[in-house]
Amino acid sequence: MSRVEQDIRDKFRRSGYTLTSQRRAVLDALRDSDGHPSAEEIYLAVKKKNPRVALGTVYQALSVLEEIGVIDTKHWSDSPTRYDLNTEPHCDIRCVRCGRVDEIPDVDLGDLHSRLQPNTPYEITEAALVVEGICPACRT
Amino acid sequence: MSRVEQDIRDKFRRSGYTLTSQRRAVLDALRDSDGHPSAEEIYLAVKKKNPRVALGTVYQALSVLEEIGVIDTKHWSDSPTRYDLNTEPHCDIRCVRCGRVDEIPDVDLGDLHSRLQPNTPYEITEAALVVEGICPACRT
DNA sequence: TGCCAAAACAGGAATCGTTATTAGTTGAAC
DNA sequence: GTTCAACTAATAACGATTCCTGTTTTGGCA
Ligand SMILES: [Mn+2]
Ligand SMILES: [Mn+2]
Ligand SMILES: [Zn+2]
Ligand SMILES: [Zn+2]
Repeated sequence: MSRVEQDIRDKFRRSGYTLTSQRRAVLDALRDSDGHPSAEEIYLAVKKKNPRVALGTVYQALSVLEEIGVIDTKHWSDSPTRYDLNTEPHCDIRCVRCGRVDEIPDVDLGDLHSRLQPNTPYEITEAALVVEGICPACRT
Repeated sequence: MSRVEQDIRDKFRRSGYTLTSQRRAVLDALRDSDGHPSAEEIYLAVKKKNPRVALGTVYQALSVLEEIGVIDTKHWSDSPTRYDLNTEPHCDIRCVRCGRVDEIPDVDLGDLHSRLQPNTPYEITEAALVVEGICPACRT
């Protein structure tokens, strides 16, 4: 059993949630995708193996996986939520033409959170970069 | 007539759109709000003066105002789109408890766009900061 | 192994923010 | 004043997500 796999099992055990076949299938679909699928895309992939799964189950599985820290969610306007197995802090860019999402490597903006905190009386809980552009394939 | 007012008229004239009473009312509602209302909030404010306006008209007005550069839109997950009369590049933070939005002053991250561009083959079109936290009033 | 309660699921209805449709109104240009 | 494109009101439709209900599966335990 791989290290990540053991890590996932640990997170499930600690959380009290059970690693059901549906939740495993969602994880597998994420792993087999090219990185940042939507719930609908995951649903379609999962249905190929098990046609009885419901879309609502995929959403519920994703929310559990996020809660226990196995996956991250990313949001762009004009796009359904994307899910990411890479839970390290990193920056993703979305193509406004085809919807493809890729990571932008080597982005170091320091710790956004701590750089913004001195300038606001709010207690910052989240600070993220949302980046859009046109991917190489869509540049004509 | 104030400088901003003249500026708005210029933008309408140049665009070919007409500055109708409904669009003016949407602008007034934005100006009278405390900064970052949703379409629904703007709609409610506009309806007080003119009960016949439709929500769709508010959305259409806002989309025209954004297109000609009079207002900006900001997006957070778990919140309807917020509209902002301040079209200067700046950072806004949203309270996850009450939904209030305020600006974070003196944020200088350099030009995000040009700092990210060297690290991706995408042609970047948008780069924004999305920040959430708990406002002073909601800190118990 | 068989039973039970709790958790998870499938299917479908409901919700929310937003956009599209359509018929009617307005108002600037002639 | 007439005309015609732009605009509006009302309402239907939409996509993403959540909620609900009855059924199935699961893990704990006799
Ligand atoms: Mn990523
Ligand atoms: Mn602002
Ligand atoms: Zn593309
Ligand atoms: Zn608050």
